[in-house]
Amino acid sequence: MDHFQVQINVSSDTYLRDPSISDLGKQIISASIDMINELGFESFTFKKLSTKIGSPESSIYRYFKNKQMLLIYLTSWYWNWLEYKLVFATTNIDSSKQQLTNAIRVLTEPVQVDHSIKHINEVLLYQIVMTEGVKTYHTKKIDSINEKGYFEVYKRIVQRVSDIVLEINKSFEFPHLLISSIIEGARQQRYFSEHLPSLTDTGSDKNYITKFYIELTFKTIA
Amino acid sequence: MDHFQVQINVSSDTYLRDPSISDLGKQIISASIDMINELGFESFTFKKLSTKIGSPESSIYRYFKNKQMLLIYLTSWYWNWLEYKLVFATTNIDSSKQQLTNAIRVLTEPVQVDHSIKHINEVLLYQIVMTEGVKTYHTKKIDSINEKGYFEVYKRIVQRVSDIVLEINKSFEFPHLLISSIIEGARQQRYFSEHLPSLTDTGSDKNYITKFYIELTFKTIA
DNA sequence: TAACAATGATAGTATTACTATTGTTTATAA
DNA sequence: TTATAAACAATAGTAATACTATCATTGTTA
Repeated sequence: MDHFQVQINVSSDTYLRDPSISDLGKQIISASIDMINELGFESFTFKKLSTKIGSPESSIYRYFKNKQMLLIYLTSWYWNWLEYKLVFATTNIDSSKQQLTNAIRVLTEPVQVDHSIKHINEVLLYQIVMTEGVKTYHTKKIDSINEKGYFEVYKRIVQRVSDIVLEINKSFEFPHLLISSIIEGARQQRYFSEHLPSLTDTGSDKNYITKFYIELTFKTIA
Repeated sequence: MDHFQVQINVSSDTYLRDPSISDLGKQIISASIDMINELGFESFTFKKLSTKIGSPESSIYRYFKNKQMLLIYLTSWYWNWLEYKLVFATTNIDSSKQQLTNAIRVLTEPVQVDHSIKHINEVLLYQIVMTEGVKTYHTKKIDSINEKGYFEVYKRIVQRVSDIVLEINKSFEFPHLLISSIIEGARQQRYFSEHLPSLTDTGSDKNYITKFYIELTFKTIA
């Protein structure tokens, strides 16, 4: 990643008022990232957030319908940002295999450096996606949420990498399954390594999760 | 599975009073399985449950500290039951490879037949584990919950199958990662196939998820 | 027959997740 | 420069949630 500023566009369906173009909006995003990390999504409330930023609760409700939508906004921002990184990591590369290797790196390596894009701390945002991300789709409202298109970016990422897989092996039957299970598996294994280490194989290699998924992928699609 | 009755023992740390040995307890379990399926875990409340079973809310609180603990009880029951199925499917089988194949089948195939073990509808319980299961460990309290040993059965299942993997290839580096990602991946892909089909590869084979994971496993550990 | 455990009946509290109203500031457009 | 609308602040209020507490009743066991 380079030093030029990237504009991340989150679908306008996720918010009532665009938080990225006002001071209050940016404060809401910035403070909510901090607070969700501190408190966890369940204990995080708009009331607490309003106290922290010194604005009334009702003002936050002008930006987001509720905290679920705020979480969808944050994760959408992350997927948009990741798609950008993905495109960046795979363009101008001749070999499909190298493209796929780079793609899996982007999808599985943790975010550890903050590029200071405006008001968003990417390291903390990654933590939220890892810890709370599944809550965007593990809800009874999944089908209506999906109809509204909130997961389009995510789907596009899966499609994009699936296409690379098919370039390598055009008769491979399960590219989407493989790629979505890598994305989900990687963040889950990172969560396990922090909280339930006996469910994974932390140890030897610092970056063992990425290594595992690259090996698995090439053996599986061979 | 055969027709004899199996006793599933859930750790007594998950409840305040054992729900399996009283009428009220069984009603709580049975009705909560129905209601969590109907409403989703977030909208499910002890108040609603108490109305449904015609007992006061306070009586439910005598069995479970809160609804999170009830969910942990239910999922623990499921993992205990699955461990039983796993042992059943892998004993008296000479070939390690066949053992592993059978194990992956147990871990990845959906529960579609109710064996009517007492007051528990296993088909609906499987739906809960698939849809709401991650919420047992995606919480800010994960570390203290884990210390209390609520995930021991799950860990034992992962360990058990990891051991089979190591019998086949004793130098394989990531058996726990592989097995936990199969368990989690399979239920997630089933959820995707119901709600976010473009993230998976539904189509051809009815049992494509099991097929995928069996192939992936043997190629990966080869 | 005493006493003990389980349940029922009822009440109450702080917090959550909003909605509504009205008044004030601030940026822009006529 | 003024009007005017958009954004925000201030405040209030409500139904539901997640509990906790108390006391009465019933059924079982010593």
